[in-house]
Amino acid sequence: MRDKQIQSPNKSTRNSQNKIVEIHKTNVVCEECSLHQLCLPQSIQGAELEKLDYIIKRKKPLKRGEELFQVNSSFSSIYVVRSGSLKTYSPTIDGQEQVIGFHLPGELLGLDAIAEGYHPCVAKALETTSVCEVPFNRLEELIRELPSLQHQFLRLLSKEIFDDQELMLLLGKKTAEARLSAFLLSISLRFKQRGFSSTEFYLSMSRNDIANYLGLAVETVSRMFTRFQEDGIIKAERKHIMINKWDVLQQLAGISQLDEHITGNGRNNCSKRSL
Amino acid sequence: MRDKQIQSPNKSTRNSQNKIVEIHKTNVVCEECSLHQLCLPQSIQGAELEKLDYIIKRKKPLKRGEELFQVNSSFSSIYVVRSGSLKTYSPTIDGQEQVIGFHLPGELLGLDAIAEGYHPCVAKALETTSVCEVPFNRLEELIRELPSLQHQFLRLLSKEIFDDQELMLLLGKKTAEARLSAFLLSISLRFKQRGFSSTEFYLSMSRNDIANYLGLAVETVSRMFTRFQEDGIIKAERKHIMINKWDVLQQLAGISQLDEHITGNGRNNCSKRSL
DNA sequence: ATATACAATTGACATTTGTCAAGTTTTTTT
DNA sequence: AAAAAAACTTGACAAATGTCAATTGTATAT
Repeated sequence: MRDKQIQSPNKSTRNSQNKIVEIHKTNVVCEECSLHQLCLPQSIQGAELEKLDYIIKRKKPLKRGEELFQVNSSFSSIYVVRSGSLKTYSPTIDGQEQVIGFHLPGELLGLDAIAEGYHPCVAKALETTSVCEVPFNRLEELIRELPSLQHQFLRLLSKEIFDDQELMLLLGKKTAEARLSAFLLSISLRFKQRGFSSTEFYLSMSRNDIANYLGLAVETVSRMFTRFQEDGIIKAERKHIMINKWDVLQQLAGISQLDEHITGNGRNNCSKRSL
Repeated sequence: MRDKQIQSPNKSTRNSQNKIVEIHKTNVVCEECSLHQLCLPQSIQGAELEKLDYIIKRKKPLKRGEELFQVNSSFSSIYVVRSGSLKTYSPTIDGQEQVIGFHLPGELLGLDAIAEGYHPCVAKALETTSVCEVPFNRLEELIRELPSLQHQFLRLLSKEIFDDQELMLLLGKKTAEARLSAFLLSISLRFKQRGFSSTEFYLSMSRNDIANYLGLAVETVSRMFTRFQEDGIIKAERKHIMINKWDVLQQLAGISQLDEHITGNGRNNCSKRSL
């Protein structure tokens, strides 16, 4: 909703930057933005859309390693990733990190902070990253004015709950093989939803982050990557990933845990390195 | 918000049952109800509270094993547990279950269905259970009218996201020992928040459900229970649980943010069976 | 460009957890 | 009350994953 067409010339005063330049910098158009759902479906248009657009701030891009917000920092805005990516994690007592999630272009950050009023985690850029900032109190006001926006925002929060639960399924059970499969599929789908390639993408997070996130040892993740490649399921050159056998990945992700007792042969018989 | 005092005599017409009887049946008073947060903080009072109270339906109690809603059933209401408990699970391809969560008195169900409009899971009573039903479209209307209710409800959804993330931390990493510890602590805390004992409670779900939920084999869960008892950490007589050494459980649970107050030495050094 | 630090991989081994199987207890049904 | 069915527990073993250690490869800084 930030970088829609020039059709709103009056907004150009908001930033020192030229609107045109902004568009150039934009890697994600509103059409593919998570928050877009806050606007579109009959909901907001014309003057109303401008209202929403008006409250959104632009933050200057973060470099790799820079933090969008720190843990326990007070909550005032939610954020949308415009380009790049971030991870959120909560620091543990012994100085470790516990990775909570990754945030790709078009996705939101900060929804978990509304309740308590402070961020329960750190958000750190995995690469050069730019975000939109949406001041929450102004958003709340706007929601009050625009019933359809209210509906959309509630849906959005619910979606987040739904997605988290799907991940809990993933993390709760599953072998290392299944976890990594599901992780790759998840990333792939998220890229697809934003209009990027679902079969070839750049994994900005380290193997360490992935392992941490999935509750595995780095070595295990590494070995899985190797095995998936040997089996021709994916091609992984460092962080550049190509998915060759989507269906096999799906089987490994979806079925392994659930179909442990399924037909005939033991579970990961065919999962081993047979393919 | 359902069973507050008799101060609203006009509502007695809503149910065939006598209000007095209802109070008798009630195991949870609004003070300890999750949805109570929708009402109280300066928010709703008097006539407004009545409005909220008015839209809430009472469902007749579910017996053990009965379902509150089925998977893919269309979403129209959210529910609050008044007494008893439920589990939510999603059926898997091979007819298995994948337990997603447990719902204790005062807790909500159905928030994950708002986005898509249908329930992504089954809700089944683990024991005799009664719930409040809150029709969502009417709630949305009310939210529109009452800004403070809007704020509260957004907080509530955020809280759910926050809680889910905490669980993801739990499930993502951790040994069986840590998982079960964290699970017990989580249940304990949730009882405490509702005003029940945090050191002695009834686990309405089977070991199987727990194992499924935590991504472990039943046998592993069983062994853990045994070990925790041998170590004097808990006393478990079937489903009746007593927590004797809260601090040890916290240590075993690891260092996720659940246990903010711990001053941790190494993780599961002492976790073995040394205590 | 070279040196350095960091990230990723690989192997050997120990530990944890799952699986299979049997047995016990509790709950439900008849 | 007896019988049957679940639910739970326990043991033995196999498989999966974590840990330790060494190596290679890649990115960063000088």
